[in-house]
Amino acid sequence: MVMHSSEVYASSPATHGGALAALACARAEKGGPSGQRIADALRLLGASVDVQRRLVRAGDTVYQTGQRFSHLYILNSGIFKLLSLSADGREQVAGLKFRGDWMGFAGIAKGFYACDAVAMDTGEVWAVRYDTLLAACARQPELMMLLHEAMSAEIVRERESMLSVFTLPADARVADFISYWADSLASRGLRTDQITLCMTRAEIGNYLGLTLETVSRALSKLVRERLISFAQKGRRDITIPDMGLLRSYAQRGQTAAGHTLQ
Amino acid sequence: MVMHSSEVYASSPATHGGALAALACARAEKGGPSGQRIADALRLLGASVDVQRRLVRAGDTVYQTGQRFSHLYILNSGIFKLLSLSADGREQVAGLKFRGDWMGFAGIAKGFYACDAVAMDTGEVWAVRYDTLLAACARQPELMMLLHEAMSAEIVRERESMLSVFTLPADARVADFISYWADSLASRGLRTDQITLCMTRAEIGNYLGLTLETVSRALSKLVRERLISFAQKGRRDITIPDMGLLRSYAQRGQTAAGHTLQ
DNA sequence: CGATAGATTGAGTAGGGTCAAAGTTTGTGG
DNA sequence: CCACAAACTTTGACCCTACTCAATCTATCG
Repeated sequence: MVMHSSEVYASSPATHGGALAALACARAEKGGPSGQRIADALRLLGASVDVQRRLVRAGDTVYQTGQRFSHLYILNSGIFKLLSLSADGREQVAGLKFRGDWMGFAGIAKGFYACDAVAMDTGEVWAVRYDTLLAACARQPELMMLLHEAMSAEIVRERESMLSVFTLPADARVADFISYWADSLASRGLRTDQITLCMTRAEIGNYLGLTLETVSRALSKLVRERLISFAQKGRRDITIPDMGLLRSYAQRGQTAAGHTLQ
Repeated sequence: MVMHSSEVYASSPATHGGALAALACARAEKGGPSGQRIADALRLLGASVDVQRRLVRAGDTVYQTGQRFSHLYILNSGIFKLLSLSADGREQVAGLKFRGDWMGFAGIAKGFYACDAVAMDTGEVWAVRYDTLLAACARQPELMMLLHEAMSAEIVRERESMLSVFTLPADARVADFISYWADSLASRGLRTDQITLCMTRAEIGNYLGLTLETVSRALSKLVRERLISFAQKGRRDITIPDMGLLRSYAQRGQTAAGHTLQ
């Protein structure tokens, strides 16, 4: 993933005027000290609206494609994948969700959910009625900002994936994926010394626009180059000796691949 | 004053979505009779908040990457491209915007604009201060829904591009791009018998994750297969004899290409 | 009317898809 | 607890699509 932290700091915090923008800027700083921001957001949400808490286990579905849109879902713990099912029955992993992420945004415009939200892990999801949420947002601007920020972040994230897909060769894309996963955990204050990709090679490939064989080969190559290593038993648990190295490998591809403008 | 609107939503029937969802659903119907919905949205916006209208010509920029986020922009007429500039100086066409579309959403989460918004045509843009808009949204739930719907639509659109990129071969991707352009015009009540792609081959390629040569070849092939034809002079104006044919060609690729989940 | 940006087309190449054959886990039932 | 099956993974060989490089052609604007 392309790091934007330098750009964040470039807009030096001291010189700003305007309370709103300052707040937005503060929010934009990813994670803060081990996901404090997410904890605050969840607290605000829980205090402002009526949430239905639900425990899920791997494989559970929170909503399905085509169902009437009614709720937004916020992930309190666990990891989810969003599967968009095209008309002809093919599946596409359209997104990954971690603690603090919202799910169901696409339903707002369409009136029905645009994908299946499937748990890949045990966890807890909070459901919020959208109409209730709107009402609460009208009363509480902070909540509205929270919501907008979450939607905006999803737009940003999707654009970043796009960029990664267009500019990186397969190896780098997989490296980028692993970095993204690790960053996602890190920014939520979770451990990253040993991460478990709870997805099959086929799912990873589907998410990255690659075949499962290519993902497998890319992983083998990353191991060979000592950028990652597998845990002794099984090939799902990954250790990253040096995040910096992995991240720079992921960005190296930009020059190698074409797709330049002009 | 705020209480009034919140009561409306709080009292919506608890069956399965209620009045709100019904409204959302009505909104979800694309375009309606020649862009009536967009006209309504613009009217509502103009009536609810203070907008700065600005005329633009091809090449004009309304905001730039890294600038402090402050306004959202709504396109009243003309066509825009969003250019995301990566750290190493490479450009990426991250999106296309038509009448009624919003620009600048990515800035909400980041605190600064994530791309350049560049006019590709003469047109008119409306600028709205984000903080003012938030205040207006709190007063007027309809406006808030409008905003949410626009953000949601952007998420949906981005996912669709992703799907297209992953599942379609180059020819189909270009066909899909032209269909998208035509649909975008049609849903806004604009003419589609002769459309002008105001982008170079390089830009189109960049937007689709292809090289300019591949785009050129794809266009030539589409002409050969009589799915499109160029205007006599120049190769920028395209005529589509049969939208249905073009669209089915665009989707044909799904079976040809791999990337299936297992 | 030249100059320059953009478009087309061809030839060659390579990255990643496809097909295929083992190998490894995981899970289930006896 | 073991054994077998099913699912997942790895690796190899081959091939095709789309990228690269390069030459030529076409528009547009001074």
